[in-house]
Amino acid sequence: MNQSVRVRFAPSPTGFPHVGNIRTALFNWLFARRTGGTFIVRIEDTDVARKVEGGVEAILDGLRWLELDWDEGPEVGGNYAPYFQSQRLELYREAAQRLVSQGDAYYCYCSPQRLEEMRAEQVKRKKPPGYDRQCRDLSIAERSQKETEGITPVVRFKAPLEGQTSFNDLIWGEVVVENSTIDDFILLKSDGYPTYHLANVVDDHSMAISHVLRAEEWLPSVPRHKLLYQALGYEMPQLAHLPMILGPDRAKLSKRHGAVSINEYQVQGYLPEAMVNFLALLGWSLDDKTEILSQQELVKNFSLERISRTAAIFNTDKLNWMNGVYIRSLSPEDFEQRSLPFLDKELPPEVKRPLSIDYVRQVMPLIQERARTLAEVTELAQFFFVTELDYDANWLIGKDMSRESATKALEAGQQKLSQLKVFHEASLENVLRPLAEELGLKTGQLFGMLRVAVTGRTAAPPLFQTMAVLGKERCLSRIKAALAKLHELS
RNA sequence: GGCGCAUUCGUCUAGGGGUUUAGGACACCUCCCUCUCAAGGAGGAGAUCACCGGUUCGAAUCCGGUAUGCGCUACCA
Repeated sequence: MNQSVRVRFAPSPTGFPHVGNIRTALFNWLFARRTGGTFIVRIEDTDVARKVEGGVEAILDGLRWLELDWDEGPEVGGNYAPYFQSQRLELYREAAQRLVSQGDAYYCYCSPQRLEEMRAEQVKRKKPPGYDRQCRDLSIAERSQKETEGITPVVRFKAPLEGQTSFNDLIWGEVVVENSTIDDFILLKSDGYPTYHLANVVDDHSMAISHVLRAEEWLPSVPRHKLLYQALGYEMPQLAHLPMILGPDRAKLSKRHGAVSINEYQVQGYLPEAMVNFLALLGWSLDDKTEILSQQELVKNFSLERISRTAAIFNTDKLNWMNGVYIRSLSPEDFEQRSLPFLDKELPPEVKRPLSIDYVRQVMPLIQERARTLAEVTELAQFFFVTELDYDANWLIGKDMSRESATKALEAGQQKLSQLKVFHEASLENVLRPLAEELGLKTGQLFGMLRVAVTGRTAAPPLFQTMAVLGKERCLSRIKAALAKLHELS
């Protein structure tokens, strides 16, 4: 009764882990950490045909990135090793064998072609597709006939023809299905590998899994699993099916929805802590107002009872907002550390490497509260590093101003700045503010022009701070370049 | 086609018979702050709780049906 919690994340390396997979991992991890249980990673690599090279690494990298550490599984081992299903084939074979000898399963010699034709015919006649059980009651003679033809059979489960199967899900409650809707599904494929259903049941039992937390799409196959547990004489773990995560078009997440692989979010500059927070709130909530929760707070408050039953749409806007919140909450040093690799990688090649740490350290505080992702840092900070600014010269002409007046204003600014001994925020403000008045310009007009001249953009961090970081020399040469641009404009 | 599940602002959600003129967040709009942007502050708009019936003194909340959506229906997981 009071047995310890053992949960598992059981991904299949048939692709790269998307946010849905990772959300499942997160909930398993949270539940394990909350209850003081064990979090296990098991690789379900039974689909030889669809296996993707590097898939396992991508999954483990994703978990590591989000700091979802596992107690048993690849790399760390454990008492129930191995944790790759491809290394446990003997277990499944034995189970299948046992079911056959018990009369709960049978060999099926039907060819894939026959099955396909049968299915096409069923669909055509609007009949529910499903195996027609042709091999269910083969005689010994018929079987040995097939064997001598050299056909490698699959093993199918002998599903009950009548009655009902019901089960209880921690999230969905009681679900009942008619056994007549369950067909004789395959347990062991002809290549000797098990299907998901068999491998899953055998492993969850042999690894003493107490709770199965997995995606909602598995809900319809629970009756099959329950039947299998019964036939094998195993106790079924507790079940909790998690609501799905959908794309903006309400369809299951797919490649069309932009970044789907969790690794992709990492390269786009999302913070792992923001990702964890965001994912946790997809299908789970603490209360009616709390949005920002640290990993510790999530662990402390996580509960199965508060998981919802409705599918959630992955809302990138909200993720961006949340990521911005986390970026702003970073210490300046931390922000700098995390930004550095992005700057190094994304800044144009003409920018000298290694980047000057001192300079980066001055720039970053101006960027921190404006970036929503680390990838945006480069974009926002680019003008600090680049030598040549590229912009539309018309931007240099302030609101309600002419080319001539703009030129005059810039020249006046150039003049004042060149005389400045100390080039810092306060001293800049002290000369530039009065200058606007002298020229009869609004501060917005003058500062706007200088901003474009010095940054090449109309929106940038506060002017004086920006100029101070840029330094006198760079500012003056940029103003000179701006005047030249203005001159060419005619 | 069959089976299963779901349905509260555009989105994530709170709420589980009276405390709700349905609360919060993102996005959107307005204003404030202000040299622009961002952040921040103050407001606004946005949901007859899918629909129809029923139970009840009273329903977003309970029950039934309908609609819609999604999932499953593979020698994929």
